[in-house]
Amino acid sequence: MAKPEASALTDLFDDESDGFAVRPVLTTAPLAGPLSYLVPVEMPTGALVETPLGGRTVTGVVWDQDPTDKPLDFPRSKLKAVGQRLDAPLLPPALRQFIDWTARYVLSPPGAVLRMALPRAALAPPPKRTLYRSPLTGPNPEARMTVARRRALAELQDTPALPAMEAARVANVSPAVVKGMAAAGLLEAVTIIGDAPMPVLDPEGRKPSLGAAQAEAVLALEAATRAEAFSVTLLDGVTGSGKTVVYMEAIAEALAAGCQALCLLPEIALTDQWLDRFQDRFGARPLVWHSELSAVERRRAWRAIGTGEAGVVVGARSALYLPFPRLGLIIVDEEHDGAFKQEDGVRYHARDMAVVRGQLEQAAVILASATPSLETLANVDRGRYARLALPHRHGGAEKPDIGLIDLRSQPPERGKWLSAPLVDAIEEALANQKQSLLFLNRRGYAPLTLCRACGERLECPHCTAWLVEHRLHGRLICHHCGYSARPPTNCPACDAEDRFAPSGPGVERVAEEAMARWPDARVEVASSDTLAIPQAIRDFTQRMAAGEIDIAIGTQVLAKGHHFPELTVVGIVDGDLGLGGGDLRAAERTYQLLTQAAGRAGRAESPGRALIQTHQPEHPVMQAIAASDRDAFVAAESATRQMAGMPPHGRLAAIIITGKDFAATERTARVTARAAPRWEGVRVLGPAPAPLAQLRGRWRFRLLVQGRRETHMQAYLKEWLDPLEIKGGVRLHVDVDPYSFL
DNA sequence: AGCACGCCGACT
DNA sequence: GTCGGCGTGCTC
Repeated sequence: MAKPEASALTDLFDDESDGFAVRPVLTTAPLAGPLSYLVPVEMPTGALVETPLGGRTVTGVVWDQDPTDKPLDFPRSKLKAVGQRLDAPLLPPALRQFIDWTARYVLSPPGAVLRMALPRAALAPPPKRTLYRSPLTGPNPEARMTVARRRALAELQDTPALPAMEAARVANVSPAVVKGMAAAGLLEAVTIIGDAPMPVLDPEGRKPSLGAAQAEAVLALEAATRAEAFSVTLLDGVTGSGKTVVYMEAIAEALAAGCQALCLLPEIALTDQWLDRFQDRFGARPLVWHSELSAVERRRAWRAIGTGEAGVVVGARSALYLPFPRLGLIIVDEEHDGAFKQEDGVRYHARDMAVVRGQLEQAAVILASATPSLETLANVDRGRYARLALPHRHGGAEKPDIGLIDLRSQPPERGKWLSAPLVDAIEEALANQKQSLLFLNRRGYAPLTLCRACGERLECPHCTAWLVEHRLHGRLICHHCGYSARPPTNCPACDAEDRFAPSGPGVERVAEEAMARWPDARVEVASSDTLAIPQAIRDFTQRMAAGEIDIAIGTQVLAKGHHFPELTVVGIVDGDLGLGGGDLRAAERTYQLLTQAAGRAGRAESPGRALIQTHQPEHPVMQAIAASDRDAFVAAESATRQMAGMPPHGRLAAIIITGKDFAATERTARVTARAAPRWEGVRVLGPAPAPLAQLRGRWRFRLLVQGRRETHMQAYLKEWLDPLEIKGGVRLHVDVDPYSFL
């Protein structure tokens, strides 16, 4: 769109006689808000446009006029005109509101939130695809004929043009045959520009058989979905009670009503079994959205969602910002999972923001978990969320029997990590040809390496963190910044040669112990190091399900979601990990993780046993887990939080101040703290050096703001931080509702 | 986020 | 003598 002639320009704000109106345009630059541009009058709100900004061109969206905005304080003639409109669906109004809402809540620039919602690849030019069909003029009579070719010709006679893979499947030949036939003139290759079509989902599909509690929950969720009004329902079901089956019926209901449905999962790498079940139910796979998609897949997905062609999307937290034009249902599975909190850039919690989007879309929201967060349970108590319980395991499988092993009275041998009762249980499982799973949330061989001569501990040069030995890679690795180095032979402090000793267990070390103790058993390690790609997770899961592994030793990648019928012993190597320490949610996380890990055992006919090694068997968290008494745990933990004024009974915000220069960073942190406004019911703690005092070479100080539940935390933070001038290479970040305290 | 403008180290 | 490091400031 060309800028109007200078002579036609006017400084009257409302004049549109030149065909342009003054409109706010939100760009992907992280500015405080939208900027004013000249926009052709016929261009609708929500249109994507090339937008000139400071000598370059960025993507912008024609934004909604905020009635509280003051009129422009500089002349209309100085405004730039937007450029070309982009070939893309309009950004729907509810998404625009949602972007503004998120920005106000997490105190990020709206442009930064828009950038999450507009992945670059979504706007890339459409891909070229080659399709194959039988030639309109008939096959080349000169071409050499084979059995496969003849069959392919017959099968593809009346099909529309298909991609090579599809055509090969239909004709029951390899894709190479299809391409060879095209080269020989037996098939015609057509080049198409555009995105591949979406598979069609069938809401009727194969309906599941349901137990009584499931059937009741399905009815309630179907009604909530059909209402096409905002509602939040906690689907509260023990591990193995069939939550997925239940909420998939709500998805069917949304589809039948002509609405789109979104399901958020905490870790997209673990969706394989989920996708199989979905395909089983609906006859095709849903659209998957996560960070590993290729540019072409991303573009296709984004557009199919924006046009409404995609009915169901399953994805990681970022899927929440996709441009659904008629979203009727949002599901957050494993809603308690910390992976829903984004910890850098725009720091939002996808579960909380899902509820907000549901409200803006007038959609039903389902939060599913076997161990719901205290936040969600508090909302149930306050009557804001409905609750549906699935109290029993589906198919009659027994609950695992959970036992605590007191490491004080039954310690493992020196240099070993498995106590006698756990060893006995595994031996029994081996004798009965059953499987065991040892769970330890520590990657690598040993979390700490120290020098026996001088006591020096090997530390990351960029972070305040130990280097973790990984024998698999033969390296020392920092789990915070990724720094990696060959293990030195000499101590960097005292130069003693070969005096290093590994300290503490990681999964590799426990595997070493298991292999030494049971040389005939098939032992395998499952961590993000050995299962880096989805294919590896799939392989591992299949080998485990097929009984090709006797003892699996894994980190939290193993804690959730999987169904291993022959697994009868789950051992928690260090049940105390995460308890204690200054982390608000440590007890809750430990409870959730241990409950989930213990829940892996005995899902089928074979009853399971979970054994938790701990130094504090009397700790209320341990007692609650052993008794499978969630209510007791929640009551105790909630009371503790209430006393301390902590979430969900109070509000928190963290302010993180970082810089390369220690003194300048510390000074900024102190000055910032001193500027804190005094508000009734608000406390500011700090500044304190962050537990990770140095990360990626930057020093870190933290302030913690604690308010009452009714405190308007955003207003407080704006009053405090807006007037501050931060300089000297120091940066300040705000984290509203922080999850990590590092 | 980019990109430009502006002052201090190693090189065609 | 310059090329370039990233600190700081600005974008309708």
